[in-house]
Amino acid sequence: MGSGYGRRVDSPSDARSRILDAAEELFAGGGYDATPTARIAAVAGVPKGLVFHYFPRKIDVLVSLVDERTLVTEEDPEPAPGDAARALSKLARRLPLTASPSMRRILFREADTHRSVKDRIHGLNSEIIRRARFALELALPGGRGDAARLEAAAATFAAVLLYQESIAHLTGHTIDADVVADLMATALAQFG
Amino acid sequence: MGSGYGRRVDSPSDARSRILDAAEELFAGGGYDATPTARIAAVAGVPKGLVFHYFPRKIDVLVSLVDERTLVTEEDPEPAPGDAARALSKLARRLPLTASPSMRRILFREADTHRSVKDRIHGLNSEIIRRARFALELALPGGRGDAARLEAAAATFAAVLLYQESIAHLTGHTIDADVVADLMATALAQFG
Amino acid sequence: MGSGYGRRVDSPSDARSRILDAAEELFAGGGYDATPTARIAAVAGVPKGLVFHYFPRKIDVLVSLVDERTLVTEEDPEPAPGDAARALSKLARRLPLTASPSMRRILFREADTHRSVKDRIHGLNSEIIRRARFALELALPGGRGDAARLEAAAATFAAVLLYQESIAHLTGHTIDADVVADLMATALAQFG
Amino acid sequence: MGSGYGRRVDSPSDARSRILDAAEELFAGGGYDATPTARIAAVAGVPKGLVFHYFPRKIDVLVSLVDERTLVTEEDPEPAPGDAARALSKLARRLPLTASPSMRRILFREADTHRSVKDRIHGLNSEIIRRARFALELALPGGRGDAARLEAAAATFAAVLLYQESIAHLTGHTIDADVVADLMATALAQFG
DNA sequence: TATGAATGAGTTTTCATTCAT
DNA sequence: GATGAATGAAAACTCATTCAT
Repeated sequence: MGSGYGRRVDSPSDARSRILDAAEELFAGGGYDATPTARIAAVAGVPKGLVFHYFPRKIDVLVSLVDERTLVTEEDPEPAPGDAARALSKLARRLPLTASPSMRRILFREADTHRSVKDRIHGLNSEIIRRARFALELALPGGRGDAARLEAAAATFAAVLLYQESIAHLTGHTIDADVVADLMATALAQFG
Repeated sequence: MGSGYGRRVDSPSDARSRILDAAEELFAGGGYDATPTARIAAVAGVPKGLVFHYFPRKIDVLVSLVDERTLVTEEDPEPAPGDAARALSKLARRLPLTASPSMRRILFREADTHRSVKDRIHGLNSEIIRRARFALELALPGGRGDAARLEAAAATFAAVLLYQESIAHLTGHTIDADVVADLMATALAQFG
Repeated sequence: MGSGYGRRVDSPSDARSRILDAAEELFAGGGYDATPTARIAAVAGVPKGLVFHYFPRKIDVLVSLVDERTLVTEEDPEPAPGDAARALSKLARRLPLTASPSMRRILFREADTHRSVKDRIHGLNSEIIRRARFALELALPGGRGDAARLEAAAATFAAVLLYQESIAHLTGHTIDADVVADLMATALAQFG
Repeated sequence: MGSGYGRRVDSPSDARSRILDAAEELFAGGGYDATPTARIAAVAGVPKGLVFHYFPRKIDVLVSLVDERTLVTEEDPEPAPGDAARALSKLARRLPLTASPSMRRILFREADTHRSVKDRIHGLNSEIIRRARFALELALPGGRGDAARLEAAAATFAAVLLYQESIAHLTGHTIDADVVADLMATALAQFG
């Protein structure tokens, strides 16, 4: 559970983190609507009232989670390496989205629940597509190429990256992003 | 909305269908949890109690929807045409899943709400991957080929088909399945 | 199940009997309030509507049950035999109440539910006490005796007879009415 | 009404007690099934939701009532006095059951509603029979005696003690336990 | 800050009863 | 008579949110 990235030291307002940890786990598991705030408090091991002390409305828990525990890095990746497949693979590993698997499932699943979540998903996706397109362009000899193909390849790759966990969760099949990167690069290299 | 495919004639006891129509629309829109049964009744134009008459528990509405309004066709497609890209494209259009766009969103989004939904998603996905693999094998010269690549291509294509609407809904980007089919076939044809 | 006394021939309105049989079983088991009419119909193997065809209100099922399946015989028992203990024993076996064990539990348990049930219980009890008193008077030498003792003995014996099944059901202890009869007669014979 | 024995001081959070008081009164009057939780809240003078706050399910009110407001005292009575009749009489007054008349009616009437109630009735009855047997053994000259008679006498006496109020309520006849005690002791003294 | 009792609007569920066929 | 769909009032239960302490 938790954001998965490092244990927080037991500090005064450590309770707040524990509440977010609990919410992350529960929202990813059963969904936002199906998770009572009392349950969050119980899992977090804090009294019910404290949840509302930190998060006046329930939706604030979700919004805070999304705001604080997902990060779309804005800075461009360093100039791509040699080939497109490698660039895509690198992108896969350096996803410009800092978010635990649980957080990705939440982003994905609760998109309609609150505008703030939906906005963030749009942002993420746009950013990933933009970078995938950038990386893939390297694969196109001469830089020209079929715009539609490039777009589809980029969007597909972005979807694989974004929804990897959800796909695995929902279908039981894991998709190896590196292999997909390789396929996309190979395919695009044929045209152009 | 509605079952999407064909209007039912106004027959005695089409109330049940109207309830399912309304539920399909509302579940796809706001989600299962956020939809009160009273709302379903109102949209269906039937009294509240009638929903219970047909579906003793709220979850039964969802389960019935999934059971009755999605169908994973079992029969194999006719022997594939000439090339893999065309075979995949055909698969895209003849998705072995009979379900309206709303139903796909529901399948996808409410997967954790009830086991029955999850089971069906598993079934769907397995079937689509199986067929995608079958179609893509055609693209591999000599029939040999890289199993991992084949698998990744098939799974990616299946994901695109299954989550097309959700991806569009969540990100605003439409993915053209035909183009993806073409890309996959092209990429695989390079190996083998 | 059923009144226990003889199987009814399959006749035109045999359904009515089956409904009463089912109600008897269910009311004795879970109580009147906790038994839905739909359940009665299901156990009786008749459509729900038929219950209301025969018994316009639910309470009519209970009232009919009580009216038709309990009978306080009005005629006095033949002039008592030799001694009081035997007279009481005989009373025990010829209880002036014709009712299956289930019906006795119902009478007992639903007494507050409807006046008709309460009235019948009063009637039953009065009659049994009257006869017990009559039988016990035989035990009193000279016919005189302590009125309070006689009354307590008669009421206790009546309670044992009436609530035998309920006591057994609720406590797991069976009371042998014959032995109690003997005890009462013996005790009273000491006074007088 | 209330638990009947002693008024609780108006202390913080006596709302829970008031809810139990109200439930005790209403369950004894109309029965568990016929008493809506809203009615309990109204009689207790608390908002509807508070009933749930303390008792997540309606049945918990009944179970708590039984668990908290009936007590089968475990300690043995002091060595019985001179004669059996007096020992039984004493038992009658020092019933090893601490429960208001309402609680006894509830125990008795709702026995089938929940296992916890039935279990308690069993416990009570066993204890009372055990003590009645103990007291009655004093009446048997030489300590020998007829086991069946002893058992019947004890069980009958226990039933009179336990169901006193219900019998009075259902039949209108009050049974004087002291007189029954005297009868039982007298009868047993004849044998042995 | 911290706490859990208190509140009440909203939801699900139950079910007796009606009624067209 | 027989049937099961239809109805709606009432009940149980949920839970976000408030608030006194």
